[in-house]
Amino acid sequence: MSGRDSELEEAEPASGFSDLSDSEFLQIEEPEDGDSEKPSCSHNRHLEPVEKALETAKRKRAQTPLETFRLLYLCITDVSAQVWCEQQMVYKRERPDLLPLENTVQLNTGKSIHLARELEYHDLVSVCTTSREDSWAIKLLNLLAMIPVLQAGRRVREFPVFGVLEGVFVVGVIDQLGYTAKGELELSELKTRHEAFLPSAAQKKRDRFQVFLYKCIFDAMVQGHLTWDIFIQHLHLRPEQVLGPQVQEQARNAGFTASCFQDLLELAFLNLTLLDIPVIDRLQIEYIHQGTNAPLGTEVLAYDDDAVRATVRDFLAYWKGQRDPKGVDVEDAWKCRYCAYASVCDWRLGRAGSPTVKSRPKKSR
DNA sequence: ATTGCTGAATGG
Repeated sequence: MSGRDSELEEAEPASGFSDLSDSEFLQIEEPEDGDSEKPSCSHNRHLEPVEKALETAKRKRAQTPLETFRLLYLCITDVSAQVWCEQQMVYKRERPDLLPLENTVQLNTGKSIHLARELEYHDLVSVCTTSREDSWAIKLLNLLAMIPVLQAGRRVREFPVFGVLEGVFVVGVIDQLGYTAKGELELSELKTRHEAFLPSAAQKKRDRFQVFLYKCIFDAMVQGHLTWDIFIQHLHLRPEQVLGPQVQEQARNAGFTASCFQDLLELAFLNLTLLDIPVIDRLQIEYIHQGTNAPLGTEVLAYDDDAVRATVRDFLAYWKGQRDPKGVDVEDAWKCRYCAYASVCDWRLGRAGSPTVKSRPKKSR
């Protein structure tokens, strides 16, 4: 019977709290009856030894990566980084002290090109925030400000997106959204390159997945799948938290009145769902050269929802502690050449010790 | 939740 599996899958996304996942683990644990100590309490439902067992089970239980890294949410780029090398992505969190400095120049160049493009569309305003709710409110305000611009047929840049993938809250920023001449809603992701040629297949693959995730989450937002309580529950925010004066002022400037966090949440939800914003029809990645701004090529992507969701499921299984992190396959071992963690990498060591080569290529359609 | 909780993305 595999019915129990699907039950778990159904139950999980709804729960944002750790006590629920604790009870889940208790079901998996062997039921221990070590009632040697207090037989007098046997009439009680809450037996002391059971309590003890629960405590030790809690302590012994391996934390999920989300718990160990104290993460309430993931960034889209965290997930797409798993395409390149999941193990490397994990090391970046575990060993930030070993973070490489080699390509910071390229990264910063990319950053400033992106910023320059953003400034062509709107000014940046710095707003003082006094609570966590305030800082999330800013993201919602950005979203609320961009919707009318988009609906007026103009382009927007840095569009915030939120959603839930496999029960995990994810956050991202869409580079650019706009309508094509044919009236299709188009997502355009800009990638700048130090080298004056298109990236390798491996990099393109990662970039594509990033864009696929944006579509997945954006579509769910405009289809009304992201309700306000999801926000509150996953991020542990207080709906009644009064917004800071500067945040309230920004809301007024944008034409909204919101005094508490939930006001903004509801406004965002209503604006997203009631304005007939379409799902994204067209996905493209534009590669340009950092030195000359010369276009290197544009990729138009075909979105395969089933394939994206299958990969998402596999990637998030790591975060939820359902499997160990994976390094690159043998044929991608060249990536280790660029990796700051190559010398300490367990995956590499493990592979050198025991040559357990996977004989199943992923392309088994 | 014991008191608590991160700009995302930048490129190879």
